[in-house]
Amino acid sequence: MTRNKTVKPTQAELEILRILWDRGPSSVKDVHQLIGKEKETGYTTTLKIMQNMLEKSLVIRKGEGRAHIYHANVMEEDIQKSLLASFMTVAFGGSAKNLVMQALGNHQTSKEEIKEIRDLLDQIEKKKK
Amino acid sequence: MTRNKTVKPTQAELEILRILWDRGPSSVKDVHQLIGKEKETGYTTTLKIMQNMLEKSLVIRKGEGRAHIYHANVMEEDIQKSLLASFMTVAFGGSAKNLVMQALGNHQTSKEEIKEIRDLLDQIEKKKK
DNA sequence: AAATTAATACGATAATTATCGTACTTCCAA
DNA sequence: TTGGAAGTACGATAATTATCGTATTAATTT
Repeated sequence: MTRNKTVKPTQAELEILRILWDRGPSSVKDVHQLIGKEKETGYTTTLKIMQNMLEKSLVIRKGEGRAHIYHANVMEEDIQKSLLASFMTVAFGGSAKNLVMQALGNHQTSKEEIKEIRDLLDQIEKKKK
Repeated sequence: MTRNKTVKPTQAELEILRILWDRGPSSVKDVHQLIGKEKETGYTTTLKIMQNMLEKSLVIRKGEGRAHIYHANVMEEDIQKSLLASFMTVAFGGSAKNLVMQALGNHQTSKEEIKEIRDLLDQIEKKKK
């Protein structure tokens, strides 16, 4: 896993990274089948995007010969961090609070998750003193 | 203010909406000057984008003759809601918790804001019972 | 080994967005 | 009343991304 904060995956690339992050290393075929559940698109389209991602080092691949297996080459947290920063700036004028309120208000969150968030808030406040 | 959930502003359009939301109705000149502080770009570029936005009904404008004054024609909260939903899906695999933790972890939030978030969490939990 | 199958490579095209140059319009000031 | 300044309109081009068709390569089957 390489740290490279400057790379910004596109929408389509992010969909593929999501799959690689969630399921682990996968073939083009696997990825395409999963994407196919959401939208109709050609196999070579998926292939091409993954080749582009290789070019940009968003992924690496293993297995010469038959079929390539692609691995994410960027850390989920790093990408999230960088995407979130710019998203928060442009969509929420930089206000973490507004973003968080929206996120919590409009989507169901379990009791356990709420607890985790509370704990994090505790930690943040403790640091402030 | 029209509600139209299907429209998705582009990055550049969102920057302009941000200005209109924050400062209220503004001329192209005003907008361009503010954008100019961040990045170098031609006046007609800003103008054109705002004309495109008019086409898409993201803004309306008033004042015939001399200079047009542009007004946001979409509600900030509606756009945020729709953008956040897809952002959360693709970047955070749909996990509001992960997004919130990232947002809180990496950006400073004031005591008052933390309190507001706590209150919201209370409300959410109350509803769950 | 030839034929078939499964995959990749790669270039071309489409779609969308951003950028800008130039022509046109409107208003004001001398 | 005319000439310039300040603005808008609009088409062309660049840049980026997504899509796909076709050619090629590699492996498996018979």
